[in-house]
Amino acid sequence: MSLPSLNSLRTFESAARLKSFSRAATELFVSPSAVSHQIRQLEARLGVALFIRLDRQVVLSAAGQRYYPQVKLGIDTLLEASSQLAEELTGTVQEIKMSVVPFFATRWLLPKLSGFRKSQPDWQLKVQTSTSASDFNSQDFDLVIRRGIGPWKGMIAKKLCRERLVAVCQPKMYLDIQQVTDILDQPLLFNAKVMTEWREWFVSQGLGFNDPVVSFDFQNTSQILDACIAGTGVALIDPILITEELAQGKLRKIFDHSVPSLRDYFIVYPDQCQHQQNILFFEQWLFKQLALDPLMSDRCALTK
Amino acid sequence: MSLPSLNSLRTFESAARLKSFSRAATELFVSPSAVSHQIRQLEARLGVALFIRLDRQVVLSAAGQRYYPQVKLGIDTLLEASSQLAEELTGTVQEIKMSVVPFFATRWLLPKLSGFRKSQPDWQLKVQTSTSASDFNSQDFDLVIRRGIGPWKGMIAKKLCRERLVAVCQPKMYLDIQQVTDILDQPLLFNAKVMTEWREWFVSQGLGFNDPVVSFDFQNTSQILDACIAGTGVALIDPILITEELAQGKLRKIFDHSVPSLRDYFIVYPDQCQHQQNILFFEQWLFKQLALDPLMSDRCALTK
DNA sequence: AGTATACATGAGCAAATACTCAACTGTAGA
DNA sequence: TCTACAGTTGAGTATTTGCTCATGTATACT
Repeated sequence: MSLPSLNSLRTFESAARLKSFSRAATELFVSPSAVSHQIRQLEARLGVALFIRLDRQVVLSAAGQRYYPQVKLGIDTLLEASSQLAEELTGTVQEIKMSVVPFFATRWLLPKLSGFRKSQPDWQLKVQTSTSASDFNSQDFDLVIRRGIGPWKGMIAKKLCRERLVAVCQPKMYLDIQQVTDILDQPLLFNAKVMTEWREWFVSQGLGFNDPVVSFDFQNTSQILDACIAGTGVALIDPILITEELAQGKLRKIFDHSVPSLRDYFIVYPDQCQHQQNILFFEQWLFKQLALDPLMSDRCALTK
Repeated sequence: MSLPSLNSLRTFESAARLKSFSRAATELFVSPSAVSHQIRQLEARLGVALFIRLDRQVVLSAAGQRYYPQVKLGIDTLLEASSQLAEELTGTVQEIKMSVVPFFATRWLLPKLSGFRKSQPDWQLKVQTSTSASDFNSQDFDLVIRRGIGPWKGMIAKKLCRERLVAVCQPKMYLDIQQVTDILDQPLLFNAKVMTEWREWFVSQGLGFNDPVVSFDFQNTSQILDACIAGTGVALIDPILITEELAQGKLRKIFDHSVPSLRDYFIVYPDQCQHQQNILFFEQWLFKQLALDPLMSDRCALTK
């Protein structure tokens, strides 16, 4: 069964509620003639008289009386649906669901989120640590924070900060390393997902890179960190994320000079969500925190 | 807030339910391109992405997930509303509310209605006896049965039967009347709403009519009948409605010859309801009962 | 009789809608 | 490499929608 136009249904609802075509016309900002036409058209489509016309008045027919409550409910439901979406746009929705690369989440973002919660107590935050690529397209998340090169198809990716990597190791191992190339004599700790990372690091300093004598692969940065503290080998890590370990002397930077990585941290969300206010609001807060963090401020690029 | 078109909402609902634009296209008998356009248009109007596009698949976005249940409810509600009206047209509604002129109701219709109830046990019948003109335009009634001349503006009026009137009186009074003009020597019983009735009766027989020496006005036929039986005067009544009193000898027809009245019995309902099946069904039954009644069958005109 | 009120109707026009078609993009699988 | 699948995009076209305007009808009131 083909549905009538929403406009004619709205006109019917207004006339029925107000019991008057002319008052409906006023409410809808059209002429009485337009209302009359709309109602007639609707009646013609339905094949039923919805109103009984008196001389200077209309009353709902028996059929119109049965129709009205359902039409009103249907229209109100659709109006409410659209209105709620509009509220998301205008910032009324106070919920954000994100998937964040684990180390960044635990070492940088989550500590900052307590501040967000303090300033926005009504917001619901849902953070899931993950590196899964399927999160980009999952309806369970409004946004994704990832470390990578970008871009991601159909996605808006805004760089949060540059990644800079330093070689770190346990203090004991540090004594055996006098220059950069000595590092290759030690076991190297790799991230299994970014096997090219060490080579990139050497090449970016104009140094050749041969496969190490010994190497270990780990699934994530946290495991690399543990192994490094245990003296298993040398790791490449962004010093910003291990400030405590460095401060406690558990690890030492082999050289103070950090090298820009080919990977950065991005906030990523679908193109189509670029006007979604809850996302934009959170993003804004995020960039602000980066600017306020003294360790981050020289690494931020406010470009897309 | 301006609402999107119902068509685009239906397209969204179908695609969301089927999780596929092409399957939605098949369901809606349009091309996938049309679905794509509709969804895009809807997203543009709402300013929100409703779907996340994968390579060969779409999934609902977070916003789309929130929107879908409400849109589905709204659309289903409107569909149900229209479908119920269609059922009235096709005869599924089994309810009829009528306002009937009292004497006809009690003397002819109500006794017949028991037969209707037997043959249509699921039907709900609501009968109100009334002569009120406002019932014609009241939403409380699907139809009205009246005695009158017709037509009624904006109404379909179908004649149920011709009214024929005879002069009747109590058997004692009957002995004093030898010819028609002797009636004028007796008190005449009038219906206050139809004061011209007696004159019409005499004129239709080519006789003059002078104001009677004594006359009494009553509000309805039932009161006229009671007064007549009590010997108060001579009444003009349709013999079909007093078959029992005649049979029991409580009243006598002064002459066997009945004169056609200027008034008939009509079934009346609004023009706009002429296709309403519950009305048409009941009307059909009504005409059938008239045809089956031997006292009525020579009075029926099956014309509009 | 004149004015106000309220709904009806037909004609006309601009805008919006609802597609199709052709071509494109990007996998996935044989 | 080719084919199938699935969604995208722009252009074009026919149809529908959504009015306004002018006029009509029928009270109700002054």
